[in-house]
Parts: sequence; C-alpha cells; structure tokens
Amino acid sequence: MGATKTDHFTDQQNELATLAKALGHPARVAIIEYLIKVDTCICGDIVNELPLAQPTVSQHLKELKNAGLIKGSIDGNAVCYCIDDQTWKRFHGVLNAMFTSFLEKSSTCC
Amino acid sequence: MGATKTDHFTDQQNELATLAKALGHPARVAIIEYLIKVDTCICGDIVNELPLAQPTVSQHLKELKNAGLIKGSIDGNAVCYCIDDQTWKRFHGVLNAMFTSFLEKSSTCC
DNA sequence: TTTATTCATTGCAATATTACGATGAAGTTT
DNA sequence: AAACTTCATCGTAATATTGCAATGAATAAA
Repeated sequence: MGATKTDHFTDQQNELATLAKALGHPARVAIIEYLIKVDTCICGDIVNELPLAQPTVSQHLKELKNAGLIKGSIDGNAVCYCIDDQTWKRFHGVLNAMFTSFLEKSSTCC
Repeated sequence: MGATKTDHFTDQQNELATLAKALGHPARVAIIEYLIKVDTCICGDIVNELPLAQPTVSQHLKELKNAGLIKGSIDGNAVCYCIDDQTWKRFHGVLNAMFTSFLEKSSTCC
C-alpha cells in the first residue's frame, strides 16, 4: 500500500488533511513564513532563503500550489508567488473551529 | 533520498511541521475530531469509528502520540486516549500567530 | 484455567515523499 | 544571435508512509 484511503472520509476531513500535509514540512513552513514576512509577492529569491537546491524548492512550491495555499503568476522571466487569501482563510477557519470547540469542552480526564 | 533535512531549519519550523504533518491524514483528522466530540477520553471504540483495520488505526494513534497531539494511558485492558492540552494549545498559538500576522499585512499584490 | 477482549507490534507489499543533477523552456541582456 | 537568468520538469536514488494479516502481550470474564 502507501496510498491514502480518501474515499472513506468526508470532504472536509480530506481538505483539512491536504492543507495540513502541505504545511507538514519545515521547508514549506519556511516558505510560508517568508511569504508572510516580506508582505508582497516574492518574485525570485526564495531559493536563496532556503538550504535546499533549486529543483527541491521548486517541488515544494508546487506542492503548496497544489494544496491551494499559494498562487504563482509569471512575470517576465521571474515567477511571482504569494499566499492564496481564500484558501488561507478557509484553513484558518476550519482549524480555529477545531481549536475552540476543544477549548469549550474543558474535559477533566486523564 | 526521502529523508527530510530538519537540521537546516529552526526548532519552531520543525515542530510546526511535525504537528501539521500529524494532522496531514484524513484518518488522523477524524480521530482528533472524534476525541473532541466525545469530550472525555476514549477508552476503545475508535476502531469502530474508522473505516480502517485495527492495526492501521493503532499506527495512526501512535503517530499522533509521537507528535505529542494526544496522550494515552492504560486503564485495565483498554487504553484511554485524549488530546494533549499543552501541545494542542501550543499548536493553536503558533498557527494563530501565522494567520493573524498574515491578515495584518493586507498585501495588495497579484 | 481456559477463553475472550483489547490493543500493540512485526513483517510485508505498494505507493508516496524528499532531494538533487541534468536538462529544458522562456524570457533578458549584451 | 549568443550568452545569461530564472524557474520547471525529468530521471533517479534513498527513505517514509500507508495498510493489513498474523501474531503477541496483558487484562478481564467464564
């Protein structure tokens, strides 16, 4: 095996898993943090920020893009990356719902 | 390869990645959701909730435990699982910081 | 003590991920 | 045009993940 059985779970569960998985690598966390830090789009220089080779970074960017967390648009011979507002907010919403629904139930066990 | 180069990233980045990765599978999302829903610890019956075989569920529980998201304590011949308060709150905090720091910078690009 | 029950572990097969060198595509610069 | 820059893609190797049948460990129930 090695293939996830997505069929048996809800769309919500699968989407949350996809987004979380996209963040599930330190390089991709670093990319997102950097995109937030510099405020605007990044047109280049992401590779210089990471301790990884260019093809590897490109692959991580592709995965973030597939998950919907970032967008990329071509600008001359550079590419412009930025966080995808919509997905990011949805991600925030779903996670916040989980977090708060846990905090509300102050279970006294264990 | 196939091994993540954790050495080159900060501890914070690695921990966030570890936690996100733990949530990066629909079965594990479902487990966490269920743990929140039933409020108290689960002593058994997690397997019945999931469309997966018992060893597979056991493995997912182990990964959630390794990441620190849940705790498990032995209770007779059942095992009692519940969400780890501390880790959960830290996870919440780190993600919330990311989310809000993004929202503050209403970048007008792309 | 024998039999269930509950969960973990082992072992295996299939697939996915991570990383990078080499190469390609497409624009820019000289 | 020729050389350069920037990024994607291909190919490949190493490792990780996913899933389950079989088995084991440990308590509970008969």
